[in-house]
Amino acid sequence: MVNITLKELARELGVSTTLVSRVLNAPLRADGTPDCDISRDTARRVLELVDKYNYKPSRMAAGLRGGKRYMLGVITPDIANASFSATGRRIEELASADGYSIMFGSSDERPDRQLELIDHFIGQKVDGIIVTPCAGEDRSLQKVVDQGIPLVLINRNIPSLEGVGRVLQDYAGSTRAVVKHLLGNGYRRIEMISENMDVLSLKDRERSYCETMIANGLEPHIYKVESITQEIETRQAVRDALKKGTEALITPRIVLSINALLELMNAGARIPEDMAIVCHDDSPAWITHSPTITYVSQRSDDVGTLAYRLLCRMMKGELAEQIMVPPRLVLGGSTVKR
Amino acid sequence: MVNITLKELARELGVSTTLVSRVLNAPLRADGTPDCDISRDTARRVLELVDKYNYKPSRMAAGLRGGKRYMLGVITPDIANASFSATGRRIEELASADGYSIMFGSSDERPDRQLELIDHFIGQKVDGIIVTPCAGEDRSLQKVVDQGIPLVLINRNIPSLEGVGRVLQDYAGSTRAVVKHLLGNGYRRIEMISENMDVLSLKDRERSYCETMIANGLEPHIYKVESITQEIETRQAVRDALKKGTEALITPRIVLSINALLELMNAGARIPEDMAIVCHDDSPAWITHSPTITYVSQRSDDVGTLAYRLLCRMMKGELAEQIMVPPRLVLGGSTVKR
DNA sequence: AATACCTCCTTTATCGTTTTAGATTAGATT
DNA sequence: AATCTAATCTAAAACGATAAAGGAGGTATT
Repeated sequence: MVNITLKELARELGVSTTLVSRVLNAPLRADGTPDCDISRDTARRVLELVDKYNYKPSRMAAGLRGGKRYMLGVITPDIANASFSATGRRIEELASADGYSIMFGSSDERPDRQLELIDHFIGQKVDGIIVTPCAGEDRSLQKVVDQGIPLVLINRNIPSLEGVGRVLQDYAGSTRAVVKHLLGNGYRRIEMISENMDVLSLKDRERSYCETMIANGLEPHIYKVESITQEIETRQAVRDALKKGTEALITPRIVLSINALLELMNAGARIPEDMAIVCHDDSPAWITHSPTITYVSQRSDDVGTLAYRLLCRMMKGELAEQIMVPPRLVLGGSTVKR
Repeated sequence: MVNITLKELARELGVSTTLVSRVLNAPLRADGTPDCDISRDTARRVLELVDKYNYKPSRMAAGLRGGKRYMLGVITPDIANASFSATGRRIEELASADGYSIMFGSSDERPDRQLELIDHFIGQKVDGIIVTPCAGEDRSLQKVVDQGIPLVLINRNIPSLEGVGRVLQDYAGSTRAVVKHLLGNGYRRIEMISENMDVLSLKDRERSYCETMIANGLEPHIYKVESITQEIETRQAVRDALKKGTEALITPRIVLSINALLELMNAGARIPEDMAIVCHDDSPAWITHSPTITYVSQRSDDVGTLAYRLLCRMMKGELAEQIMVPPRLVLGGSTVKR
């Protein structure tokens, strides 16, 4: 009932374990036979028995000895967040097809959790790691690089790290597109509600918003809310904006988007007549909301595909690359032409 | 830079590896010192050095020798689904605090994927498995039980399996509550749109709907849509229901809920005047939708907590239990009093 | 004085692989 | 006949931990 081992296979065949191992790990020739200095006949007998017993090598033992572990580590801030889970799902799907198992972890944006997870992963000798890093914890990632484990960063860049792959969203470009879209539809008094977080994606969006406004002769204004009191402050900001006659709001994080929407509903404001709004990140809510919401899609599954493929190349020894993914602006009824 | 090993620790201390291993694996006495036949003084020196080098035992090596693996396997049909990811997140959170790593996998409702994942998990010698099983694949789960690996089923029961833990939603009870809620609010012509799937939760909901309707002297009617053509058929069913003068729809799966809502919007139907609707499963869309949607919450994170705690007890050798979780009916504007 | 019995520690084997460094055999070459 | 070469195959060590069994040294018992 318990899985058969290499040793038992070898004994049944009357050969050494070395031979069996060689056959199984050899690269394949054009005709599908393993390319090692073992006779085709013996190799065939080995493969037949492997098949008969459905033998699966113990990845644990192989890993111990220094071989491939067939295991990847994936860290997201929160796997329960739709965007991260879509990315994770895609990575798992592709990796699984290649025989990898996936260890998942959520950092919850906490440096200590990220450190802990990375330590677990290194301890398990994973073959590669894909991580959406949280702010303020570069040391563990540096350790990953130092140990020669291929590492791909998703969405958030850490410029100081060398030799890591990156799959980054062009946040500045997408915010520029958002502002231009609003301008083109006749909106002028455009404000942003952002969060006081040390995360580059957010900084990029804020910077790009300000630059584009200024370049068009308009004055930017950002409400900065604190993470802890985010809900109350966001609602306060929305009320302020309504009172001031602001025409459009940009909410560059999904929690901000949802709370802003809730407060708009609560205040009885009509969208987009009293206030236009552009939300960020994907949510089933955007297309069922009335009116539908204009939003910036994260293309989360594409990001997963690109990150996995990049990691694969790096695990084969290729150099790390940086891939920029253009986000997609999905137009909805929350920002119609004025 | 690379992690220190037991052997190196032992050499530096001038003792055998066995001694160090014993100190580390011994149960603690009341005063916090390890309870093994090793002098307190030596034990203290060991622990000091362990601390100094931040030594972490290789779970892989320990696992190979037969020890605890500190690794759990979690399978959901789709980690990108909000309900499953909330459960998974909670499991990971709790497990991580106890020092476990988590291997995640999505079965995509495909028996072959589930089998593959289970095989991977067994190959990795996980200490326990939590799974929301897909239909028609009991063999691999039986194998888990046979190998003595503690197993907890979530949400979907497989009555034939013995010795497994279960955390189940009381689907029949929740559907009864839904129907009674609708009846209490004056609705009579209540229909269900369900999917032709061999999954007990769905069957329970269907059965309970029929029973409760009949018990109240009303005639039940279920539109059964095929999974493949679900979207088209659901929309068709909604149009039919509108034409027939149906008063309320129950959509017992989230995809059905979303497509039904989309078709109601598309047909210009007012909710709840032209059609009341009760959706299933949690979604941020329900509370931002206008009107807000009455739905049955899965209590996904509670399920995660309960499943993990049960698994822990089973890993300590306690007997498997079956836990019923009552779902929660969250009232919204989509089913107001008539 | 011989024996039993603690207390504290070590030797050795083992888990299931991979890898290094040969070993064996047969045929070809000198 | 001795040496070389190529083709196949193997023995043994290693990875990092754990467990079974046993040994050294001292104290207590007969």
